[in-house]
Amino acid sequence: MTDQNGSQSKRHRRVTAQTIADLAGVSRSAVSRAFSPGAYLSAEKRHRILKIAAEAGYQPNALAVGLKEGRSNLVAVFVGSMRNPYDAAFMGCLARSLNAIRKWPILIDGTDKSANSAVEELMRYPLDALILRGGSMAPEIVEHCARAGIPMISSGRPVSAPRVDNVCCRNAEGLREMTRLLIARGRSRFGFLGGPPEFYSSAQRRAGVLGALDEAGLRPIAEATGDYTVEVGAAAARRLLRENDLDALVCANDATAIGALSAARDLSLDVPGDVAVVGFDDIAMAEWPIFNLTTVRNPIEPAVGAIIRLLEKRLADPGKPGESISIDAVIIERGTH
Amino acid sequence: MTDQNGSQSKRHRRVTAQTIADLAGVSRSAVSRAFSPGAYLSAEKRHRILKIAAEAGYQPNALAVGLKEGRSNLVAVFVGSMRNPYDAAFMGCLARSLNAIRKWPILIDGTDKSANSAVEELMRYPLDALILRGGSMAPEIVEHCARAGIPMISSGRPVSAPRVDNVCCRNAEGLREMTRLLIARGRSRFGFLGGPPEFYSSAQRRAGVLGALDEAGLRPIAEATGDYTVEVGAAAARRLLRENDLDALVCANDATAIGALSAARDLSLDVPGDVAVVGFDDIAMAEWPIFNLTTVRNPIEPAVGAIIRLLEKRLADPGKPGESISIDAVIIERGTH
DNA sequence: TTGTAAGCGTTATCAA
DNA sequence: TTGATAACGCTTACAA
Repeated sequence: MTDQNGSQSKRHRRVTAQTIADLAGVSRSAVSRAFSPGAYLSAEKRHRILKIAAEAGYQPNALAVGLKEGRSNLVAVFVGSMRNPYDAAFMGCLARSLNAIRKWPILIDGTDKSANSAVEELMRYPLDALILRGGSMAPEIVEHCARAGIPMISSGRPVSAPRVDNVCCRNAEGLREMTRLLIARGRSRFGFLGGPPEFYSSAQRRAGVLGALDEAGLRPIAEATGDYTVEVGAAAARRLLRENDLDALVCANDATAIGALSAARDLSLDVPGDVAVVGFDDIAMAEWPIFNLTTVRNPIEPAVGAIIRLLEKRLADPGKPGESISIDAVIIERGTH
Repeated sequence: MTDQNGSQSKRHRRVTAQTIADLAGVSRSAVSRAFSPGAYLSAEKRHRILKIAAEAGYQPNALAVGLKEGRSNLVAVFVGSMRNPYDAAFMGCLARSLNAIRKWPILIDGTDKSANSAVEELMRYPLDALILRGGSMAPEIVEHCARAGIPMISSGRPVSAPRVDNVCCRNAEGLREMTRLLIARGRSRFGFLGGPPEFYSSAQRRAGVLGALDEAGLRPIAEATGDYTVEVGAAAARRLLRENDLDALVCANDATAIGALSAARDLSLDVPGDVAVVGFDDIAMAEWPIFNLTTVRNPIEPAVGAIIRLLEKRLADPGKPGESISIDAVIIERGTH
């Protein structure tokens, strides 16, 4: 007790392997070996060293280890916007999975433009990887990563560059199947409410809808674009529903669809009686009774699982060619169709 | 062009200060000085070095710098749960602010129990700080941080330990004022729907409600606890509203209040006609027309601003005593009271 | 099985 | 103004 106070009052001297070595009367390398599972070291000595280390609160300095090994165990994650519920949920799952394999996710929120320069700056660390989750990342950064030898894994929008891995949901298939379902249920006057046209996911999803309509000899009556938020989705849906006699409104994501639901309510349109409304993603809110939204699930766990697997493979063999993994979307039938 | 291909095909040699020094025909120290604003170096030489460095894509290795300076520029952020919309929004804002000052937020999602061991492991890095945002962090970790000399900043739940900084919303005052407002508007039969009782924020908010009621010579008719989620909030509210004749239901957070709103709807109770429902936090959803929730804002930007300021002060003077900053809550009157 | 020593990429100190 | 050199804390040949 007094001992503790004594050492605390003393100028804070950093505890290193040498400190432990002195305490245990062994060499610095013995301490290092005690912490590397495979290394030669008598069981008795290892035990003693580990005990002393634990008492002193010693752990090998990750910066020094990283410098030595040329690997930081740091993973940059560029996420479109944490204001987007899907991205936020995705990030949560990804963080938990990375934490579990002792890789450390550094979060770059792509909301404002400065995010790109932040990534650039972050590349001073020998990152284990850069993971892209939506958002718009400047193309030159991809090149910088390649030059710096930083592996890149993109999710949600395929990046075609050598040795870049991709994980992507089958967007078109998902919404094509959903549209077929709506057609089979007798819907024929379709509207499509997309996200920003430059977003890969929005374009893909639109293609799915148009494809299914085309198969049935149909065309959308009306289309509009939003920005994947509830507010803008509501405004766009209001216009779409007022100016057109739709019996189905397909939205490019759930937030937009939830906006559309309020628009329908405002216009005293019955959902699904007068018009069906469907979304994409299956965010947590979609399941709330008040929305009970029929949607296409963009499954987070499989996507994150694929990212983790790709990361581990890439770390094991940095030179291997890029891989692409597709994740199946899942139709979730609830009450709005 | 061919040059680029040539160097690319070659075994990837890491670009270091030495590489640039050789290219520029100067010493390694000159390169280092070129990157340190204050250092002595002829303008001409600095310019040349910087140009060559840019062409070669060189940036000083952050691991080496960190090892040298004993500072990593890494900040661990322990966040209760990314499934919680408030925590997710908070994290987004915090990440953007840290990115801006070139500190790198490592996200630890406290959802599962392993989060504590992850933090322990992460302390191998000489972290600039550990920021706590909600969730339950094992008490011994606080002590380990102190031992390792890692500054700690807690937000949302005060940690009283030497040299720990705190940022906290005036929870009690916020809900006390809100309750007074409801009383002034003629409400008298109050229910309180809390979060997990062991959560500091829930206890504080409850105290505020009880305080205001007491001032008016009132007591709550019924109380229940939830877990800060919509689902559990809805279930608890349903019971509360069915079994008691309440004219005001004060909820400890917005998610719970939104659950309460659906419960009221299910029971054909008019809000605010039959019963007022209010929340706490002012998450983005609270403003949606479909909810239009009267609530108490737990302002994110001021809290994050305070955290950043405290971090910078702490880094400048690691030994200074801990500071506590309180953030004023703000009554947001919408349509449910 | 153990210890010594070299090197990972920087920056700061000290001479020149 | 510049360049050599010594840390920073670790791991790993290499030698004993």
